[in-house]
Amino acid sequence: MSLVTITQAAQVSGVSAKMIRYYESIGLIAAPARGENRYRHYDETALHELAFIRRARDLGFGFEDIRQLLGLWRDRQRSSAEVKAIALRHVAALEQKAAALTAMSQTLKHLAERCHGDERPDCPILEALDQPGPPAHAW
Amino acid sequence: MSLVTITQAAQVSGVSAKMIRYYESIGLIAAPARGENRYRHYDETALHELAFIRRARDLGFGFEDIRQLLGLWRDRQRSSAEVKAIALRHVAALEQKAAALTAMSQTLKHLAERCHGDERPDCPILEALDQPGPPAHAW
DNA sequence: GCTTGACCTTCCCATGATGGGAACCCCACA
DNA sequence: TGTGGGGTTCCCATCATGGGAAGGTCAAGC
Repeated sequence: MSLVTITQAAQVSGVSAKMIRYYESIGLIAAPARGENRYRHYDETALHELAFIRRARDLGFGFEDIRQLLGLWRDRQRSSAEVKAIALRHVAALEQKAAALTAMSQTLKHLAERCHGDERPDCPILEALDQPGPPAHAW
Repeated sequence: MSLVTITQAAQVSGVSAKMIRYYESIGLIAAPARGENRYRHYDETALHELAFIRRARDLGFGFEDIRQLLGLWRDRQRSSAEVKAIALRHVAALEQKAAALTAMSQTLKHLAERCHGDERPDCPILEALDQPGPPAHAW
């Protein structure tokens, strides 16, 4: 069981040292053992958890979800139903955000297409911002 | 020229009073005239600008973009090319963010489909978080 | 005139996730 | 023994927004 410093833990887990300390401060991970010099050192399990968190973050999970996923991950007796529920809830949230962004970009794209983009001041984009025009999906 | 208080300005513009003060503090809008009681009062032009900002925010523009758009909007001699450039840059940013979210939700959706979601502990979702699996687009 | 309630003011704090940097301590190596 | 590269804590910044406290002000009803 090799013990590593925070910078080494950061390198192997892909989580910055800054974030590792932060995760500890909000109780997402347990406080690791300290040396006599008060340096943190991390064991295999801790490194594993950090990598887990890293991948969950890459999938856009927030800390509350990650907290629950970590709990389920540690529990060998867990039911996969809970994991699936968290994942599907998150999928719905991601899809909603993506749809909102897409709607914005579509609206703006259509406006930009109708904008000459030359020396003339006329511009449907500014006109749309100017007047309380119809909702976005009307374009 | 009717002058209104901040709460009335909030109601007609759709921007909260809190945000109106904030926009003023960061110099996004000019400081309005004050009454003897130091109450802010807003004229037609100010209300118009607030509504403009509101709609720009609805399209996802950040404050720096809005600052520039407001400048172009006030300038009757502006060229539409600058407006279009800002808009298209923003469209690209929105599309990129939307694509990132969609990629996450796709990955997670596929994993969830392969998860029984019953009493059994086996779960591809946790397995994916557990091991440094292939990148998301491999699913 | 006085109370009451609704409004205004400024100031501080919080979010979520992350980075930057200061000030200070510690260790290994030449 | 100096130097460089760790480690530690603490504060501040982001982006846009909301909550709330403490205190001043106004208008309406009695």
